[in-house]
Amino acid sequence: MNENAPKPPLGLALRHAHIRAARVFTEELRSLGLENVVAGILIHLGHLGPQTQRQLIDMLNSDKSAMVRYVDTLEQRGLVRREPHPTDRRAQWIVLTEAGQVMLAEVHRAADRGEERLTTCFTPSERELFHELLVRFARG
Amino acid sequence: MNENAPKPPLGLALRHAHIRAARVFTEELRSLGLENVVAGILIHLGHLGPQTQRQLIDMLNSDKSAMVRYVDTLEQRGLVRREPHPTDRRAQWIVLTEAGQVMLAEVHRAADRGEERLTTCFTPSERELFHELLVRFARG
DNA sequence: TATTGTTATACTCTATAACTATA
DNA sequence: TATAGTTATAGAGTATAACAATA
Repeated sequence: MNENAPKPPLGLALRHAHIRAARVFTEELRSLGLENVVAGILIHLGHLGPQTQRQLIDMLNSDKSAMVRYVDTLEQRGLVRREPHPTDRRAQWIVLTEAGQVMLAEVHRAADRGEERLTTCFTPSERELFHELLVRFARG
Repeated sequence: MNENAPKPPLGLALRHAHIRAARVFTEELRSLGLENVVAGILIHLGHLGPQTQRQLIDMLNSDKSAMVRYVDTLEQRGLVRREPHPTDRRAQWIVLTEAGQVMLAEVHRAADRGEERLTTCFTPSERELFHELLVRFARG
């Protein structure tokens, strides 16, 4: 029909971009035995310090029942601890263990390798710009 | 731990961006009764003309069994026809019907409304730039 | 021998609701 | 009355393998 091939719409491009990136990060994280989202939790805990599960849910666009399972797997592997929350006795205070901090450093290296592989199509300044625009878009 | 809040890593930002956009497009497409991926198939058929299911699978990062169901629903709603492929008798030639072309126009309007809502955080030139970088990133 | 499409199956993810203990 | 977390369950989405027809 159309002889000129137009740019894919924003939504489809985002879908492709996310799928491609998720595959690359899955590969990079495989040797650590971590799922992408679980690795994301470690990164958030590293950035923000101890969080409640509710805070992690908001941060990762997840939901309550999924978060319970994610934290379970992290706790079983000794990477986080559930501690009583200092002011809210309903809440769990999710804290990185020493092993978790060691693992977090590995996760950051894996994420860096992944970003490197994913952004060979960009110049360094384009890469920086893309990242900045993407963060703004994600926040809305 | 860290007092300065660093930019979320690329992968997490992509996850957020995709989830946010998918929600907006789902809302915009609701009145048409179409899922996001199914609407994406219509868009591709409009851009590229009749395609085999295999081509649609590659285009949408889907898989064979899912594509059968997607095309089933499109065919049941009278938006596409399965025709014999002109040169490959194994393949199905997926063709937009007249009703499908009418619906496609609606889909494009819905997508435009969605993009409008999603990119209020950008200036027009930033929006254009983001779209272009995103397409390049998605292609790798 | 490989590929297109179909079907069936299993597995994962997500969404939802009920429940407790706290606020 | 509302919220944090847990648990159970159902639904959607995805992945896999077997199959028939054709390349």
